[in-house]
Amino acid sequence: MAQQVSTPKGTRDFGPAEMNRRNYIFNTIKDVFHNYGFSQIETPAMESLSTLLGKYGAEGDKLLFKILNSGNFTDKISKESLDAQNYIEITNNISEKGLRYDLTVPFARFVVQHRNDIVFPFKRYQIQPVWRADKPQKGRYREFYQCDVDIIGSKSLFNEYELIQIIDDVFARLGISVTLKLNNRKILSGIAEAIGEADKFVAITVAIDKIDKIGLEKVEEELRANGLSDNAIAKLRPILTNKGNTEETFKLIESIIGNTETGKAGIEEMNVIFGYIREHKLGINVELDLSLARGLNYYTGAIFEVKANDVEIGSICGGGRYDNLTGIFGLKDVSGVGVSFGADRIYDVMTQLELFPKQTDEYSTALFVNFGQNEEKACIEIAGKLRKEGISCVVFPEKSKLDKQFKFANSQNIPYVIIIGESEIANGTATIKNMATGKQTTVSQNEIVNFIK
RNA sequence: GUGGAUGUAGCUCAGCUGGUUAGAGUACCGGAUUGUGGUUCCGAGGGUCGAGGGUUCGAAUCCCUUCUUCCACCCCA
Repeated sequence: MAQQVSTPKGTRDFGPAEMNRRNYIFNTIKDVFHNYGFSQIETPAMESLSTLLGKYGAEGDKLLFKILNSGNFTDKISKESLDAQNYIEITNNISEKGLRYDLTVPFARFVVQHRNDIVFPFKRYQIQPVWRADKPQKGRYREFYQCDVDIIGSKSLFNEYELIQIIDDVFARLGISVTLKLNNRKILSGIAEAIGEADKFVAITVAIDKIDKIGLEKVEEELRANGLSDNAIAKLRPILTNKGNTEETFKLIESIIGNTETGKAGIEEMNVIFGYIREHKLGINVELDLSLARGLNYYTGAIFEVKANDVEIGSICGGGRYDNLTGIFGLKDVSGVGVSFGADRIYDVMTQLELFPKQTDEYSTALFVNFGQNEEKACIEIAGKLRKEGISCVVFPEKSKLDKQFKFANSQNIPYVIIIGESEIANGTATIKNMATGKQTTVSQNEIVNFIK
């Protein structure tokens, strides 16, 4: 430890033990995505700033990691802007690329760029890291993996339902108990319209979003500060204090925004989605939650958020429908909907709840003890056979004390140790030790595969 | 980005209002045990006390700066 080295703030190394577990999550999610016929794409870590900026709101723009242009860029900065410390102008002149902030915007860019090669509806998934210049905390990293699934080029609400099925499947397989919260941007703007404050839409959604955290009083205070009339706030109050179940919430919202055009459309959409849910049984709990207001600017219809029931960590999956995202890049009328699984938070939840299956921590299934050259030859042969059968196994690379070899198996969580020494070679047998039970069995060398399988 | 805490062995932590050579548990390595791990016993190694500067006869301890991690706000996976 002579020299101090570390990864940059908010970024992490992943050792073998962590990678085993992370891959378990990625593989499970991938498996489900494949099950629903999604195909994989990847996009570059960096995008042009012009494709990134302005898509995530003012806050999002601030959190973009910008990449410095190569070469000498100083001649592009005017003395005036330098003297004025005009960092916005200076930034524009010295940086034209940024690290991706999410996978949805690059996907929209991808769709527009490759529109002629894509058959719609296009079902893609994408598992890659994204970067945000956020202040790190627990469950909040500057580099983290998102697992996105999107269907683009279809307006059907069937797609929303399919995403719900996928969410249901993924968390069932991972063993995480979750609640899926649904809402709809159209309902939210219907509310803003119905209380006569359509132009304060953003302020209203942000305030509604905080109700659980800061309570009614402070939310109203904030709304007032944002210029909402007392009358409007009074109209909003039943929504803010709503504790009803999905059915009751539907009735409430119908009574308030049923006669606004967008509001009505939003209610209808949610009715269709919940219709699917009622018709086909799901494992997870789904609720209509009016206080759910995803921040990302581009959502236009349904919005999703998944929270773990047993761990306090923010959302572990979220998404929604976006009607105009490709439009920004010049391809109109291509609506998409998708959700993103936050692999790193899912990892944190599973670690805290100890949900990883035991096999996840096993680096291999069997270890062959090495007694020396002769025995090693036999082990190499048999190990080859096991591997052909898909059984992962290791031959200890050198003759050493059994003590050490067993300790090695132990530290790698290898469940079987196969001992082939002088007497076993003479008899054509192998002694297999089950490391969990400590029980030893001698079998003929042909039976090893069956014994372990 | 604003405000607040934190950092001592690989890991978890003790170390009093500044005072000799900075400790424990655990992990690691060696031995008891050259065909048996996870339990037991013995032994050894490992720290410029996050980094840099300052105050002092003397700093892990006090002050400043910086970095990390964590917490709240903001926002979010």
